[in-house]
Amino acid sequence: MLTILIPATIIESRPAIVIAVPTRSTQWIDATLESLRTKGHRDGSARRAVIELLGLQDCCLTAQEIFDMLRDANETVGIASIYRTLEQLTREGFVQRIDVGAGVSRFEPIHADGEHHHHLVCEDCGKVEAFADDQLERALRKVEGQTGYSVAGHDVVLRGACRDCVK
Amino acid sequence: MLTILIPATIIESRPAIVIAVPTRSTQWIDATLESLRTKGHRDGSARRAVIELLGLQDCCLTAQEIFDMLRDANETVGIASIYRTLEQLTREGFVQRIDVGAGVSRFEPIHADGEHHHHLVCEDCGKVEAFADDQLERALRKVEGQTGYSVAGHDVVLRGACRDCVK
DNA sequence: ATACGTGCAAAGTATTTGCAAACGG
DNA sequence: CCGTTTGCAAATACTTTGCACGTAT
Repeated sequence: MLTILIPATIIESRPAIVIAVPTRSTQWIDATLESLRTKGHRDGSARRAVIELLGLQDCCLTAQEIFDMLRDANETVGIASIYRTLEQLTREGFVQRIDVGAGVSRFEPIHADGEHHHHLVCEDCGKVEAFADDQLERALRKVEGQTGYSVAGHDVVLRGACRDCVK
Repeated sequence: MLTILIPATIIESRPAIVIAVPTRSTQWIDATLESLRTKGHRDGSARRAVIELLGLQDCCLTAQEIFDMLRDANETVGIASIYRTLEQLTREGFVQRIDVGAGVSRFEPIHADGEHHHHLVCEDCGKVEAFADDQLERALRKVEGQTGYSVAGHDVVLRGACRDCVK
């Protein structure tokens, strides 16, 4: 069964309009902060702000979008700190880097419950949506076992025209 | 049935070492040159060189790799012309732009026979290989029909450690 | 002859890095 | 206090663009 997971995130050319619908609990935020503390990292304001914002998203954000959203929330953070935080969280396995093209990286939390989705990109308006499908996951897992690689993860991007842009 | 399509292309940090194994015919090259001519485009040396190189590849190349390979073949072409050619070929549907991460675009010919593959990326050594799998394609087509999007294409990237790097 | 294609250099983005100051533990 | 984290600015990497010149038709 296919599930369209979120209402959509517009990623069109700056200034980015981001419609984020926070339906997530703070589970990932708490677990991530706690885990970093345990590993001996200090609790700085920039990283905390990024983690707390990211944990409420249902789909991927760019560094610039995070910068803008934090600024709008009067929580200004240097863009370098955002990149450094995202790099660290990716390296330590809390965040996944997503590449849907256009030369910008996007980032989203990796949730402990194993919930896993892929992306649908409208080439016309730049909208990005998430979807999940069990049969696709099974086909991927099967292929992964046959490659000879030790596969750490996978990304699927469907490109096309969204419902609105088809018209 | 899973098919590993090519022996591998090393895309590690510059200077790029590229092992390209030309097993393709010149069918795509000829069709592309002919089609551009028909559309009224002139036959310049830079674009021809890029098309003739790209048509012999079995997997994706970056603009820089194309630049280096042409230079090595004593057929130096300005990097701007390479980017312009790739942009044009992508826009006109002869080439697909591929994004396996690391902030660089890769490009490969779209063959008329509909042959279609995806990519396997070693996060350790940067190697990129192509693979194809019918069951995966079927699962993708099925999902695509359920999204509400008019899906123009899809990309699948499997990330992990290759046979050599697992050791 | 004319306008398309090309190469160079400059400009534009996205991202990373050096460094001094701020700050958490 | 000491060392991590942060912010700024500079550096870097990739890609695009402006412009003068060459060249295919």
